[in-house]
Amino acid sequence: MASPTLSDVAQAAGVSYATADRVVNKRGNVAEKSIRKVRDAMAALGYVRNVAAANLSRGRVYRLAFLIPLGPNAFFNRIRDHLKITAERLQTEQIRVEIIEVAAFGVEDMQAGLTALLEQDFDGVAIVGLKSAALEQPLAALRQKGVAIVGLVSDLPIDYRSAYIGIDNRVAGRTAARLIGMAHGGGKGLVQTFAGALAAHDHAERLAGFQEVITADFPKIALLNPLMTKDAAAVVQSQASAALAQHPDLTAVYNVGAGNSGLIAALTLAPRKPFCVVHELVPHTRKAVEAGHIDIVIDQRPDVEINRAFSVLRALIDEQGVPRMPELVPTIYLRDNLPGAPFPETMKDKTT
Amino acid sequence: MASPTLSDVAQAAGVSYATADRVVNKRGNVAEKSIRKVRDAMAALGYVRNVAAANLSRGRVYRLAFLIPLGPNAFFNRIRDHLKITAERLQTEQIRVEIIEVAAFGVEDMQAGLTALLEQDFDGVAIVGLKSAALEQPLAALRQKGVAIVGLVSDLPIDYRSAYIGIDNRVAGRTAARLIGMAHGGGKGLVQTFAGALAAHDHAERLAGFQEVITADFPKIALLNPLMTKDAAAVVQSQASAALAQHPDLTAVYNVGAGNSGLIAALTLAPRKPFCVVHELVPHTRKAVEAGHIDIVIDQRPDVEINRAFSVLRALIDEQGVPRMPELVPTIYLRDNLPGAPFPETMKDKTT
DNA sequence: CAAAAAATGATAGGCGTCAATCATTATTCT
DNA sequence: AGAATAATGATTGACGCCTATCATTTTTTG
Repeated sequence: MASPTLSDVAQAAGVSYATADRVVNKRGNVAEKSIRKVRDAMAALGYVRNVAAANLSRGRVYRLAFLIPLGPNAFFNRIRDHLKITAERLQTEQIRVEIIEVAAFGVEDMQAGLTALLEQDFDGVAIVGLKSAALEQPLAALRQKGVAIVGLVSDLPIDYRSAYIGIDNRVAGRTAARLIGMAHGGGKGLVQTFAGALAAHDHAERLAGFQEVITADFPKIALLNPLMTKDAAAVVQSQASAALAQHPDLTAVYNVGAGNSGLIAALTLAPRKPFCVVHELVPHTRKAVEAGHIDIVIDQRPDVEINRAFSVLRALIDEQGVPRMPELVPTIYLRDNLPGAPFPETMKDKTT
Repeated sequence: MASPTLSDVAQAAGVSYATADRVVNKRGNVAEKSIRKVRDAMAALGYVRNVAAANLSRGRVYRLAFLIPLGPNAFFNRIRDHLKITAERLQTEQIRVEIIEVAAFGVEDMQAGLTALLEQDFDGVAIVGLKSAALEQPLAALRQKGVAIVGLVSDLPIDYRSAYIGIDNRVAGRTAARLIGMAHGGGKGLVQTFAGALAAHDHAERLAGFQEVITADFPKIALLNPLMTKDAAAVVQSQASAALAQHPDLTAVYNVGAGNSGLIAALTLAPRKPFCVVHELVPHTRKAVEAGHIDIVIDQRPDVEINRAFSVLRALIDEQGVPRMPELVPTIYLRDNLPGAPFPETMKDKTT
């Protein structure tokens, strides 16, 4: 009943342990015939290699690095928190995690960070929310060295990473559009969108997806030109206030980027409240949902992403191929399914 | 730089390996003073036990059983599929999974299934979607034996399980209500709900949550009495058709239970299409979303639940306590964020 | 057919931990 | 103090696999 070991396989195949070992570890110098015998025996016995034993034997430790933009951004804080908790838990499995913080928008810093990675020998690297052509050089070098690379939250050039773990931002934008459209109940509408900058791929994609759906499926809803905010709360606030004042018939707002505290502030002051959709559940957006200023938060589930990053990195390092896992879907939060607080008080004032 | 071993700890603490071992494995017969010395040394060196080595040494294999209702139910099929895939992958980590199918609504079968578990010695059991007072006896016996028990998808009596992995159905119902409410854009409405049977806790909870939110926050929306369907598609279809005919002003329908193919059929035939919310993304509901017959699917993410079941069971068996993980949230699908193929191809396949 | 090359066998030490044994040393009790 | 008890030390053989070495056999080649 005990699991068969490699010795069992060797015996069943009628070869020595050494030969069986040569086969499973691809050491070469084995006759085709023997390879077949061993393979057959493995199949017959249902042999599965005991990775624990293997890793123990070869003294493997998984050395992983997470590159995360530095700064007070609430979303990245969330990532960092989850990362720390998970890393802690994975210590027992010989996984060592280093969190490397990189100045958010300085290309040189990123390059420096990546280059530094080359020195230390990591087995895998997850790169969070950094995208720049300037990264290609060091990424290529890392890859060359056999380091597993995954893009987290925002994708990397496809040639330089083995996997992307994050949501499809076009889908996220479309989702926002569908919800906003629905909330108009077939009526007319006017929507103001906000983005950090169109240079940011994810923002551009969200906006594109958003516009696609609105134009295609909700002809009665008009779109104002997106306002660029640099993801700065102050900018968002002033622009949002201006937009609210200028368009008394505004029915909805959608911010694809950050700086939501500004948006919330503007909405709090506004006499009417348009339907409001934003991204990422962080303390202040959460509060705003509870208060009724924000109707919907579309979230990436960084916790899920982090978990997945670990399993993918590990699989890549073990050369097992990326496990098949269902797609990551932008999660929709509204006041009733916020995690943590089961039952919010119901809204007294009715809106939309 | 290498991780400290227990020998290192012993040395640093100035005791023998044997004593250090007595401390970490709680074998007793150790002086307080020594315990302290060892603990301090562990902290100082940052010792973490190498579980791989430990499990190897004690020849541990995790023997897990999943009890799943038998039958052609699309949702349970989904669970089963994910389970198989995951189990396959976890073989390398000495996790052996047995899927035990139990006749869905036969209490005796369930009991028999559980009692059978007692004979074989499993380390952990996950019980999916079965709830009955008749289970208490065998559950208690299992627990007594030290088997870790988790409820999956639908909860077990709290005294007989160590964890529940599933969504909060009241939250799910509230979520549905909020979405339906939103979709009325502040206008009037009339909603028909469907449930399998109120005896099913999850159905009752969903309905309750749903009614809570509608009555509290959407006073212009009227609720018809829920129709009981026994989760049978044929019943759903006839009732839905009747309701649609009888209430020309019906604006929305919400089915908390199964039998959605009947609902879809009825909607397809209907001249007007009310806003439609159902549960669980399975092939036919998915198709209906794409076709525009269903507007929203609220899903449990069985894949996520399965994954979590494994980590929780493992943690329980290792006596590490249940890791803190973010709550499971009912996921909202609409036509724009439907996941691609349920099981995307592997991105890179290298057989070992 | 002998020599070279390729394949195979046999075996051993180590990875970190567990579990056990036996001998030795401290501590407590009468 | 001496005996009984508790605590500690020292050591060993698994567990399954990796890695390496060296001897032996088989196959290929000229």
